[in-house]
Amino acid sequence: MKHSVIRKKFEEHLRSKNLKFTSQRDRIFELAFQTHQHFTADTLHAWLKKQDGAAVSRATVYRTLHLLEDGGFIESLDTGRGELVYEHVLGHAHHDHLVCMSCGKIEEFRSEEIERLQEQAAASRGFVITSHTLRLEGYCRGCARKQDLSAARQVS
Amino acid sequence: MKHSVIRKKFEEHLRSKNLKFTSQRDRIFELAFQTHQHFTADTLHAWLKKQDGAAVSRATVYRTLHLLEDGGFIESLDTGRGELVYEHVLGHAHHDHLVCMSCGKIEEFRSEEIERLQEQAAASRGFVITSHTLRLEGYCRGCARKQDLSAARQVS
DNA sequence: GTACCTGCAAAAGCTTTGCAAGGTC
DNA sequence: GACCTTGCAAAGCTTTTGCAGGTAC
Repeated sequence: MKHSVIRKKFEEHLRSKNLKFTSQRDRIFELAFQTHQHFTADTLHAWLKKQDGAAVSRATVYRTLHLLEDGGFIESLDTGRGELVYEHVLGHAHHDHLVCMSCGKIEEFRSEEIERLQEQAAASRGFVITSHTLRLEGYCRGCARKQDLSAARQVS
Repeated sequence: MKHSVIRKKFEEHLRSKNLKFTSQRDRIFELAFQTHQHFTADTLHAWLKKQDGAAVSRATVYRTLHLLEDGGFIESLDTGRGELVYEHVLGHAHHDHLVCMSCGKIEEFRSEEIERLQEQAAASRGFVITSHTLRLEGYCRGCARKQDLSAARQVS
């Protein structure tokens, strides 16, 4: 999905809920969709502060992130390292995460087969899935090499 | 694994780290392993308070939960409903979770096939997995029926 | 007797909220 | 002009920490 289309959706979303299109919301939306990284509320707040001087208050950052999450524009992810990070999702296929416990890097992956098995496991219990989180924790290629985790690889 | 064996392991663990076996740690350990439910730090603190009067301070509850988690006796799980819950794991096979977003019920399941595919996905990226979290969110059989989510089932 | 522990209360993080001033439509 | 938003500061929550007295071994 093109950025302009997503942006239009955001404006529509606001209008449909009688919410105003403010400069703060605009800037937060743009940052969230420009970055290719996962970010925390605090990181985003810092980015805004660095942008040509005018900071946006923390309260507004939190409020807008909730707004974007409720609207399905972004999703939050608990990394397991004590951080809650966000990522934009509109225009991106669903994916799962590999979190490096050493350097914090987050890689994304997707397996149709896993998705299918999840659905199957849930269905057999009468469970209706609305969403899911699959997070693999460990060490990325670089960090694993540095720490010589070849032994760990065999065990895991 | 029998309770007495697990308990012995706990005592050994304490000894091996030069930690003392105190009545507070004993009570927290026993509660954590007696319950079949998932519990929060606060819930556990409340249970302790109800037990014949003598409360254990919150600080000690938190400290002991960390101790048990570090020792691999319990694991924490973010439910996605804004709660951090614990469950005892020693003597239990690894499993994943189905969390009902309506009633909060947590069901457990395990799929060898999913485990294998996860390992495969990670390995192909040079990633060494140390642990993982798979959480399916949605509605349990009972809640789905109440809310007539048959439509949602077709969509998901 | 020597660590280690506990409880208390204060502190620390992170997030939310009430309110008055300001902006959007 | 009506209503929604923002920023600020205060409040809320959960979790952590410093310290002095208490306890296991």
